[in-house]
Amino acid sequence: MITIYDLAKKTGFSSTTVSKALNNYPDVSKKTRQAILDTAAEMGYLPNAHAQSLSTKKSWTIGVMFSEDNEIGMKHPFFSAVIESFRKHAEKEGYDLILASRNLRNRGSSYLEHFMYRGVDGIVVICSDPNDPQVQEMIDASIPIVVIDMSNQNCSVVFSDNLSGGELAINYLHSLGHTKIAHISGEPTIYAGQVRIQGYLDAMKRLNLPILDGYLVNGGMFSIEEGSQAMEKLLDLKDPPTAIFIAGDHMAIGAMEAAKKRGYKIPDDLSIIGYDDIEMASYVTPKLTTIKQDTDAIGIRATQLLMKQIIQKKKIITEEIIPVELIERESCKRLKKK
Amino acid sequence: MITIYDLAKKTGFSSTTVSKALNNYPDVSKKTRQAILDTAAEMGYLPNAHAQSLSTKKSWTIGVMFSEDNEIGMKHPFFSAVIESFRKHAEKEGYDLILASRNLRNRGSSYLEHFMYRGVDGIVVICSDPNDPQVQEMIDASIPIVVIDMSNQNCSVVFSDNLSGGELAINYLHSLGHTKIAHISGEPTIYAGQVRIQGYLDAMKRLNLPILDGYLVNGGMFSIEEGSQAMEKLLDLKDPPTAIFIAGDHMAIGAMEAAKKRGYKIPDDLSIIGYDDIEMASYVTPKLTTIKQDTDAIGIRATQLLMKQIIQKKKIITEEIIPVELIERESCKRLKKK
DNA sequence: AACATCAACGAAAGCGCTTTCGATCCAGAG
DNA sequence: CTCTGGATCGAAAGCGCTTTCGTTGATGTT
Repeated sequence: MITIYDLAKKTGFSSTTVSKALNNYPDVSKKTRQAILDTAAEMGYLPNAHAQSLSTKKSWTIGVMFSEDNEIGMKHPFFSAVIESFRKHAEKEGYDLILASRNLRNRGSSYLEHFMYRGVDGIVVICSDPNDPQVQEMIDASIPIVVIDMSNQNCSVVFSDNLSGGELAINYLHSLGHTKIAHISGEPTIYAGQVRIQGYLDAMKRLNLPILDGYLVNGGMFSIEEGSQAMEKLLDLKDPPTAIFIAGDHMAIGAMEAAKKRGYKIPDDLSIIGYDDIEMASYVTPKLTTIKQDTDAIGIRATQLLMKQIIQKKKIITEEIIPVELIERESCKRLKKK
Repeated sequence: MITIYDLAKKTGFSSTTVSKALNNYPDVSKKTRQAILDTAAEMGYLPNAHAQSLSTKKSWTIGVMFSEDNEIGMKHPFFSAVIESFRKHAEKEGYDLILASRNLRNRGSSYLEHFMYRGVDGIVVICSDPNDPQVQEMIDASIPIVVIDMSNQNCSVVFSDNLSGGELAINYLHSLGHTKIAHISGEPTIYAGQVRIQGYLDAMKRLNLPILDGYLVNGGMFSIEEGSQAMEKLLDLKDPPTAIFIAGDHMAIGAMEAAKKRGYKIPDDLSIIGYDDIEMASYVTPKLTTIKQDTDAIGIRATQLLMKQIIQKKKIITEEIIPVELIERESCKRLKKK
């Protein structure tokens, strides 16, 4: 490994001047700067990030934390899409992402501790339980942070407009003539789950639609499997719904499976609208009508918010709500008159 | 930020002893070690990773590089599953992952350079073009590396048994009575694409099956869209196949779409078998029969290989081939006699 | 000729930690 | 009582880089 001292020796300047040349300080002449740059290139010099960070207290890294409960980590298409967008934009600003564990060389430790240890310049946490103490701890710390897909009064957050997403769905279903509309919700302790329920409730009330007994069923952690189970419950009702708003595409797909297995035709017997617009949604049969979350915009906005905090060196508290969009495909149909 | 000097001052020992206590050196008495540990906990001491790395030349990070060509990055279910598995196991060993860009604060640079700059202890590259000079550069360097889903004579690689994957598929199709079997391949310059072609070719030869004109079509970068297009070509043939082995689930799904659009029934008119077993495969209609890659095993094996190299401080050159498995679902059917 | 100004460079301290190599002290050996 | 050896501890150098604060010499001013 070749250092600025090697460059100094070679060029005859001091290490100070070399460092300054490398960092575009104004008090080094064009000529010597060029000479230094040239021999740096020639000798294959590379700065040492650790030394730099140690000296400057800036690491040009940002830590990312995934939700833990649902074991899926980055396998979930929504999360991975958001992170990919975030990565792409953070990269442009010169930051690398570090996926940290809580495992400080086998002394267990918290995420915050781990991130502090790593000296990250900021943190992004994605889709978490709002009362996860780990997340709270990070939010309460003074380090720049942005959390995605969750609300909080004490930090920057960005999430989809879950409320109007629910409305969009319900209004659409209603416009197709449906009145008996059920909701398979996500876990209410998850922020997204809770707000989508609220959206459902609000829209139903505004439309003066009744919410029959058993029409609101908790689908849990958004998995396909749980979607199936929830659908079973709905179908067991004496007066089952004609349309269902489902808080996640995975659950919706599971639900469709279950319905088909029972002999229901979708969308003829049952209209279904999902949430997320994961890739799979376009390829199941029938193609899933859904509320699309703009993962790209979420990632971009999150990056901007984090950058701003890092630059200003102070937390900023704000909520960015990203609009959602109804994607009409094939899983909903006008209710046929009986 | 509190340092070992703070601990030293507080406990009355030297910073040397504090460091030794923290690192379990043998030449510090039980009593003082405990005292130091206690005040460390009490004062909320956290080591500084940068200082440690600078001093020890070990960073406890490993760099990950995704393939670039296909713009999908970590959005691809296969890659993200492998990386998730890798992450989980590397974490147990105390390593964090860093997703690096090539953008050294806006002086563009190579991945290798960036990883050197970051001082990673090892590199994992996943699914790449075998002749990407970036990858070659890393392989040729002396840093521990493991590459996934690609073959190479000069480093540790781990990939699925693509050859017998192809055979598995063809034999299965043949066992169902098919003889006119086509292959929609992945880009042959991608390792996985190329070997699956070979598997197809070998199996067909062994079975003494003819490969009719136009039966081998290049599906490109494994996307749904390209799968559709490839299928179109196949269907345009004067003598179209009755069964198709497709080198990736995404392509297979696209292909099914295209076939359906043309009025073909699957599996009645056309048997289709995919590759990967992505989540979506179980939920399209018909459910896709496919060759499952064991992403978990791949991640584990890759971790082990990398750890071994890091510990031994020398590259090890080896090929780990992970078995694949035929997952029988609904997209293939016995050929009906005419 | 004497002075102020400015451009270009370097000495040195500091970032937080590790590690080598002694130094010290005390128990037990001879 | 002297000597040896082991158990504890610390001084100091070093990891590679940044940054403050001077120093130097040249230029321009009166």
